[in-house]
This record gives sequence, C-alpha cells and structure tokens, in this order.
Amino acid sequence: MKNLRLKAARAAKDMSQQQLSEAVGVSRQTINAIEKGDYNPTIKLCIAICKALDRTLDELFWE
Amino acid sequence: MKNLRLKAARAAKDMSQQQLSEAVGVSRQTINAIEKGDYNPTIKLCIAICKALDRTLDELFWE
DNA sequence: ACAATTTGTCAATTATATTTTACTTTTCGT
DNA sequence: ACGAAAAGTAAAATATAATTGACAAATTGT
Repeated sequence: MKNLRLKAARAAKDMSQQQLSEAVGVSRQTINAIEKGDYNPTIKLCIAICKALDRTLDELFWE
Repeated sequence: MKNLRLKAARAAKDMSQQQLSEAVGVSRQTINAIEKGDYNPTIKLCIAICKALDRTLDELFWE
C-alpha cells in the first residue's frame, strides 16, 4: 500500500526525496520506504514530514 | 509532554489502559508510556488507537 | 542520444519502539 | 479502613524503524 498522498504532496512542493529527507533529518531511503509503503514510521517523523509539506497527519497518513 | 488528549479520549470511552491495550494489540505499558509522553509510537499504532477511541490522528496526535 | 538527477532496491548495522516480568503507588467502591 | 482494580515506573530482552553504502533503473533537461 503505497503512500501516494505523500508522494503527491512532495511533488506539489517540488521537492525530491533527498530534499525532503534533509528537511526532516532522516535518510533518503527512509522517505523512499515510507512512500513505497513497506513500513511504519514513528509519529514524530510523520509530524515532521507533515510540517515540511504544510499538511496535517489526517491529510497524509489517515486511511 | 504528556498526551492528555489521549487520556481524556480514553476516559470518555470509559476504558482502562488495559482495555485499550487489548483492543489495540499492545502491552499496557506501551499505552501508559504513550500517555506519559516519553516516547514516540509508530503511526500504525496511533491509527489503531484512534480507531479504538473514535478519533482521528489530528485530534489525538497533532500538535 | 547523452549526462545528470531522481528513484527504487538490497544487505548489514545501529537506534529505538515494544514486550515481559515485576513491583509500588493511586484511585475507587463497599 | 480495607481490598481490588487501575495507573505509574523500571530493567532486561526482542522486534523493528532508521542508517549507511552501494548500485541499477527510471526520469528529466539539453
């Protein structure tokens, strides 16, 4: 189950996975894995991602 | 930084930490630690907690 | 078509979320 | 006041999130 909302929100900000990973302080592979959907980030990281992309938890991570 | 919204939402459902932990499939200590605020659950667990308490991520975990 | 950037993916390691057991302290009903 | 349930806390073990390095595949600009 890919997270396409995250991918789209990142695209809307014209950021690469690399740039988002730096903005948020994790590795690029972590962002890639989250978008790919094969794991389960911490809430703290989700919140950091939301802030970097000007979205809320519900918008990017609620099902 | 305690999570008082979580504590309140659980109280509103009249559930003990034990009952919530069982509803969600984790240990009681994990629920306790999240309410106490000294760590950082996974998004998957947060979503399960929200569903058990009929709340959304933004209501319980957004800052 | 070519070069450069971005993305996808893998294996090995490190950091940390979660479990288990166990004990103390609060809270609440009777 | 008493006992039982609920909540708070801690140490050690286990599961898994996240890192690092590296390389292939796909995308984008010129």
